[in-house]
Amino acid sequence: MTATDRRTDRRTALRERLTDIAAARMAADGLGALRARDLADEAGCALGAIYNVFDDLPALVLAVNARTFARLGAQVAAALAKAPADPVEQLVIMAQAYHGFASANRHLWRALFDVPRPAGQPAPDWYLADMARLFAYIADPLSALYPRMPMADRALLTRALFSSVHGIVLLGLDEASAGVPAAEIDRMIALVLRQIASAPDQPSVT
Amino acid sequence: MTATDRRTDRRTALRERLTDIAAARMAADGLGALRARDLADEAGCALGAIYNVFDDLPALVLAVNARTFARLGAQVAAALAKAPADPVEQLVIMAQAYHGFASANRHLWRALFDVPRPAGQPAPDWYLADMARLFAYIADPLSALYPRMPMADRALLTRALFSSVHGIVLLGLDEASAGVPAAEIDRMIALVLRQIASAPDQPSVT
DNA sequence: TGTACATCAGTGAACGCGCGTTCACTGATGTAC
DNA sequence: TGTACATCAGTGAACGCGCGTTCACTGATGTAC
Repeated sequence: MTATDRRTDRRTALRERLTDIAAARMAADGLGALRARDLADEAGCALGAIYNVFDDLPALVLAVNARTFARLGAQVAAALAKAPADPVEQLVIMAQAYHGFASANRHLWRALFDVPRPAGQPAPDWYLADMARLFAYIADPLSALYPRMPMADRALLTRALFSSVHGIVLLGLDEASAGVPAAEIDRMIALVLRQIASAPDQPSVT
Repeated sequence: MTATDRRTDRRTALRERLTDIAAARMAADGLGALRARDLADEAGCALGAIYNVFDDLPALVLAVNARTFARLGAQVAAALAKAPADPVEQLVIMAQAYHGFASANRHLWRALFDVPRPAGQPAPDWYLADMARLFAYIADPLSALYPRMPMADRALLTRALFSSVHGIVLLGLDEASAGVPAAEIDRMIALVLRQIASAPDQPSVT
């Protein structure tokens, strides 16, 4: 290890530490509760130090989101690993894992979809890639179910399923509408997925 | 008309005018672009006048949202009026009307779900009532489809359908994910609804 | 190993801005008689 | 109809607060020789 490496190590450590703290804060009180001064205080560094390792706060939030994506992906993958071979049940179990993650990490999960972008700017590439990776989990069982479906149609179906589950979880967890018991959310998920995915024949997309 | 009435008329007129202006601003630039000073300027009144007719800005936003709900409901109802008798097609057409409204009024539509609440407070009653009215549009065709389904199950199915459509529209219109062509969103909606709602037998909810 | 110099992490006070809300005041519009 | 008084819409300067980001400066940590 060269001397320069030690420098970048320190940088990396600070990045890491700030990301930890920001994640904890966001998890507890939501994206809107993130303050540069709080972070510096808790990290035991100067306010300006944040800007040595991150361009700005939105960049820090993106770092937190990247980590959240990874955890979410791991949780879905873990659920899939324990799932039976039946593709439909795999979809249901993964979707319920998605629900479980969202429920246990409400604020972090919401932050994934509240990316602070300047104005009309598209999300960064890694962001879309992470999203695509989530889609991929769904695409696999669908391929097993409908091997002869055209790729474009399968992509549409994948997206439709993900969006539906996302919507059910989103409105189910929404505090404004008084909230829905977790078990009911899971029932809705299972209902929708079984109906759509276990159609006797491949669903007509046209 | 008494003299006092004239006073309240002026108040009402100002409320109306401010609501118009706020709605226009929100429609153009989103909820976050709303500024008390801009409103006063554009309304040609003093800053403080706003606070004579509204408790605070969130109250004004609620007034805008109430109006948005009414317009959305009207649009869905209009679509339903032109729909064929088939309950499934009614659901599809209403959902596509929902999509059409959301697409044409993105910011106003998003504001419906971004109600600025102090902290963990539930939404006001009229808000939940308006939401319930939307649900009711869905419940009717479902009753026709599954007359013998228990009420609780039908309520769950209603919510599941609404949430699914909502999720498809939400992610479909999301700029971060590059956006999905309107026609594809409509296809996803039709796909999901036809699969779920036109099941050979009533979908098992348990 | 030691010395001179360069780099850059680290500092935190200060900048700059935005913005919701209040409040003492005015004047028009009402009521009472 | 006219006068005295009360009410309240309307005013906008000022309050109060929060907060992201910068920047001139320091000192520790590196490199060069």
